[in-house]
Amino acid sequence: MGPSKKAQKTKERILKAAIEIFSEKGYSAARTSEIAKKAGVAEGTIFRYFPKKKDLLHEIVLEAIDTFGEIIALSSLKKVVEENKEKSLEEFLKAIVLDRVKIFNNYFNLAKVVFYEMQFHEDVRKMFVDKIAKKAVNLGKEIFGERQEMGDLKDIDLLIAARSFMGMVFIMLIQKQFLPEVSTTNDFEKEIETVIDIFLNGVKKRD
Amino acid sequence: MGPSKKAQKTKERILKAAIEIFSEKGYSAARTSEIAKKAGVAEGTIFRYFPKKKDLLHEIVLEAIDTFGEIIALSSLKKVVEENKEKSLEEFLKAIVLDRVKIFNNYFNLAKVVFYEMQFHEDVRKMFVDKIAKKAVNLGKEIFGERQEMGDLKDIDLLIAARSFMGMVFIMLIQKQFLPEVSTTNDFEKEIETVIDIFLNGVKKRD
DNA sequence: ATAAAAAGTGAGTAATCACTCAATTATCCC
DNA sequence: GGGATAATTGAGTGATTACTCACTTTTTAT
Repeated sequence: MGPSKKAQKTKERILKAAIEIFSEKGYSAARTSEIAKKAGVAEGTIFRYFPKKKDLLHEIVLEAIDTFGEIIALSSLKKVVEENKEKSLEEFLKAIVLDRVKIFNNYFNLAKVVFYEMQFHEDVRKMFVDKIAKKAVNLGKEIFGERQEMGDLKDIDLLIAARSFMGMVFIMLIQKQFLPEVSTTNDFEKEIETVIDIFLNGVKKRD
Repeated sequence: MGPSKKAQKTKERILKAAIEIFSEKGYSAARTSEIAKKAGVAEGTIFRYFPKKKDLLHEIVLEAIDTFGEIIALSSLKKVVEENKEKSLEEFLKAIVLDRVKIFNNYFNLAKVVFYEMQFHEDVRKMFVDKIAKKAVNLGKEIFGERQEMGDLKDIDLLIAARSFMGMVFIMLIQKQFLPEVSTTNDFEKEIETVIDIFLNGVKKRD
């Protein structure tokens, strides 16, 4: 007899609370007592499902890598790519970015925990590289490679191009999240359009 | 009578050890016993100089913000800018990036501690924003603004342009540091040239 | 309805850790 | 050299924390 529905719910509540606390103060500073309180269970209950505190982190990271690796990075993105294939490069990229950002926001805390703990746990880093980074790079190459074959793109290193584009978008999100007071505008769509314009056409005046 | 030379040395050894340990496992997971061991002092000695563990972090962050804010971000960069003013935009940016990356590597652990703890300590974040982020943004705007007036750049939002360029370089460094197995090339200079080319001219084929 | 199994509880425990302090050693100044 | 001051030491301490376990409550099966 497997775990009951209620047990499943309890486990999920604990995981959810742990993600929040971990993302708020980091794994090491997070207290199991606080996780229990936020999850609305007794502290002992946590240890019925996760014998060690580390097991909590590991399950969260595994879940996150599954979520990001399979669902987000691949199938749902491919759908967006398929749907927007016929559009101009500008619209194509804008559709992808808007879609990715929407998803990213939903999983922001989860992503924070993974990025953060990756630095300190070699096993987490390795999983991230194998299950996400490499796939993301390949997917980026694939998407841009297709456009390159279509004659839309210059003959440029696709890894660098895809990575650079990700960097531009990533730093925009980071800035908006952590340093909002630096911003000049709040028009997100407009800003994405500018970023895409820089990526596609550069900042240099044509001569 | 101020602190003796020896006392000064001891304090510096403790700070250096703390930066290493903090950057390795994060502030919370770092143990004062381990810092003492690495610094080659007794645990009690740490508390003569830093009554609380937090004081260690605060002094490190203050020092880092001073270092990055004043020395790196401003005077030394201005020198590089001045020296390369007459060159082409390509060479100008390449000189700046190479110079900044060299400095960044020297202070990598320190930067890691600041970036990392910024998430969890509001006071650290605020100092970072006031003393570094805003200055960096203004400097970026200034540098690019000058080139814009010279007619080298399009009429584009300078904050977004400067930030995007930083993002492209930043993600390159991050990838090389944390995900080296993803790389295809090891020719750093060549890669920077590609990044600059993308930033200046874009990836789109001219029609 | 009831017994057995599963889930949940929270006071208690052992281990860990930041921090103290009385004692020791090194440095300074005459 | 010696007395005063400053620096260092590390065993000890109280507080905190992950984790345990004997017990209670809830759920399930018949």
